[in-house]
Amino acid sequence: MTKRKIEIKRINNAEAQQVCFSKHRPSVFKKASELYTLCGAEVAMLVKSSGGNLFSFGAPSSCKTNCRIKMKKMKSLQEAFKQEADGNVMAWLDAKVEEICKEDPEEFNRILVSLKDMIRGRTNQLFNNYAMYSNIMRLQHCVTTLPNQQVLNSEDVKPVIHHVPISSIGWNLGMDVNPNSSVAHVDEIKRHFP
Amino acid sequence: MTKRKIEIKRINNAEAQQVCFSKHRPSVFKKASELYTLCGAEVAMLVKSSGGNLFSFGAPSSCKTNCRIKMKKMKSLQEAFKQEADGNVMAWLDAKVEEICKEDPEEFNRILVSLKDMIRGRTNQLFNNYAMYSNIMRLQHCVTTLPNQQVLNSEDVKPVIHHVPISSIGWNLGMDVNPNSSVAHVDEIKRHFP
DNA sequence: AACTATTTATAATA
DNA sequence: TTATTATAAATAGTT
Repeated sequence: MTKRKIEIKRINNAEAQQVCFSKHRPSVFKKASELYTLCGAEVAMLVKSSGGNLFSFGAPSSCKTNCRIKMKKMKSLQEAFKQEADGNVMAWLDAKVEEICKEDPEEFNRILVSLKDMIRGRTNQLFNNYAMYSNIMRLQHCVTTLPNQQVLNSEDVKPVIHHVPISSIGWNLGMDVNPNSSVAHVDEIKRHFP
Repeated sequence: MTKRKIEIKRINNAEAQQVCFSKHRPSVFKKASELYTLCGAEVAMLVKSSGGNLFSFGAPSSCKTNCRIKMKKMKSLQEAFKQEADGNVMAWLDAKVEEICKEDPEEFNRILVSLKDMIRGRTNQLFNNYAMYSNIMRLQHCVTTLPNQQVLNSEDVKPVIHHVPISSIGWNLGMDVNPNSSVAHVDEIKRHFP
């Protein structure tokens, strides 16, 4: 680009590649930032260097605001899950086992029918809850690693350039990320549904 | 930047904002592309203009490859879901209702215990399946709107610059996107779990 | 959409 | 890595 024009093709030397990356990456982020600051465009950008370092840029910071709101939802969901997950369904069953064993076996059919409805309802509920929950888990890492600055509502908040573990987000963009981190939220789910 | 240096602050005139965006956006994507072509960095970028137009850039095209692979998985999952979702659990219950009504009520306790285990197992299974399924649904729109070009394995494949409906991906990045499209996969799930 | 005077980005070099 | 500098690329103001 300067001092001499270069052909845009892969640099073969790994070290030269890193040097080039270190020079170019900040200016790409700067330009992405200008796109937001000047024109009010929403921008989200993820970059993984060939050396494996992860960078992200997002503007406006409502990205972060959303994360925090969703974190609150997550907390209450987690509480609800702990109480409910194994809990309600199984407690209901246990109660019924004891209760019905003393009762008329005619009750059996009605029990199974209501159980059937319950399973159906529970399935729907689990799916709806999980849809929200998994998205929230996916955002959790973002929030915890961002600098703990005040978040403003105004569109005048500065764009945030930061490192984040992009694994989970990157997965959704089809990026080749560390599979260990991309399934973290699944493990979390499993902890609540052993 | 040129002809005169400008202060980097929000352009107030909406039309001028759009003009500025149209001038800047292609060069940001170009630079993002160079980051991949020169340095082999993985790049994923989403931009929504203040006018609401959506743009995305992703390199390498393994992004697309991943999408296609996941689409195949989705197809087979959908099939499995259709057969299984309402099906197996409810069929099992129906069978048991008939079967047990003729049997000894002593059987009742054993049935409920096995039902309990089944629900627990089924819950885990649903969550695991859904974790994959929801991610796949989230990528579906990407694939269907990408140009239908051959996808190569080599890292020499060209970066792809395209429009995609970023709503679902953007949601994960905390972008303020159309809520109607971001929950599309939930509706899809509901269709299989009415 | 095009044109150009300047600014910005950066390849080669130290 | 960091700094310098000669050039290429990007672009603000204008047509």
